[in-house]
Amino acid sequence: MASGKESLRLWLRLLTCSNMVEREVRARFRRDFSVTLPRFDMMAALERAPDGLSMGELSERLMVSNGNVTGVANRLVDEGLAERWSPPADRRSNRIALTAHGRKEFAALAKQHHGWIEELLSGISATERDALMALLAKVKTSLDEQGRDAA
Amino acid sequence: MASGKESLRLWLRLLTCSNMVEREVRARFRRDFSVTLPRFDMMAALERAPDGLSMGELSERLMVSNGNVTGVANRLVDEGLAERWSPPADRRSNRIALTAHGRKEFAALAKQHHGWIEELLSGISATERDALMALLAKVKTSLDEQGRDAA
DNA sequence: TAATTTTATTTTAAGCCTAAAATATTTTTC
DNA sequence: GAAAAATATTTTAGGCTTAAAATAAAATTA
Repeated sequence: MASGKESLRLWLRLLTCSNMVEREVRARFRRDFSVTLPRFDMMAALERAPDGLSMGELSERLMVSNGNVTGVANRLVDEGLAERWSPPADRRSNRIALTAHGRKEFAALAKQHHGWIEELLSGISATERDALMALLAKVKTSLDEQGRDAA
Repeated sequence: MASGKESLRLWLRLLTCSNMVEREVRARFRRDFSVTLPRFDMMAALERAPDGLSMGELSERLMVSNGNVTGVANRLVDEGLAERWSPPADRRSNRIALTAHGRKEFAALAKQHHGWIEELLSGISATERDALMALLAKVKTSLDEQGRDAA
């Protein structure tokens, strides 16, 4: 299934689209809320886990390194958006959860974020959107399979 | 053209695909060549400009900040992959170009990169690839238009 | 139970990235 | 031509990211 330069062009186009949206979202989060995308992503992961998560679980869900979550989590805690504690049953572990303030803040962030994405993708019809979803699902499945084989 | 949560799901899927490929490419560049993606991207921009580029032109083409190109360019120069000089006609300016060694190195990098992308996207048929290209072109056009309107 | 190994996390060193301030040079204006 | 404005770039301060080393606690083994 060799394809000359076509695969490369597809990849560059996919990357460009992704980068354009991500860049805009980052800029708007900074401009309107003084918040970063990594912090928003971590809050989103915590929002879905009312009892909190361990650092390792966070690292896995966000698909970033252990050292990375330490730093981002520290800033969330410093800002009063999350709280961290060490469970007595296993003092190696370190769990973190959103505070009430963090949940409230996240709700506002998520609402805006949703609106921005709808706005940025508003030029795409429902039919096109569904077709794109299906094709990207195939891409993802294919990448997942390759990753599994390599492991 | 409001679309509930569908736009958000499309965006998350697009982001996931893009991140998966980018992550893999970064890892392979590091593993096989000890090179970073930003350096590869800068070399690619320089390869297309045999007479070199100013720092400002590089910043524009790579779509990154001025301060950013200063750092990445420094490392390319330190490694002997590029050379930088200040044209006497305008001593504010600072031009940079690949060295012979840099061009040779880039050719090897680009060849591998091309192969990796074909491999990673090999699960997608030519038909699917073309459909994806067309849809992503629409997304890009739409984003470009919005960006132009905002400016 | 004492020594070893494993597990969970943080720290460190290095690189990438941005916005804003600083620097240097050229161009414009008066 | 001197002052002011514009242009090109670097520096700075702060945050994100990783891999690898270090730390601490729990589990296993002998």
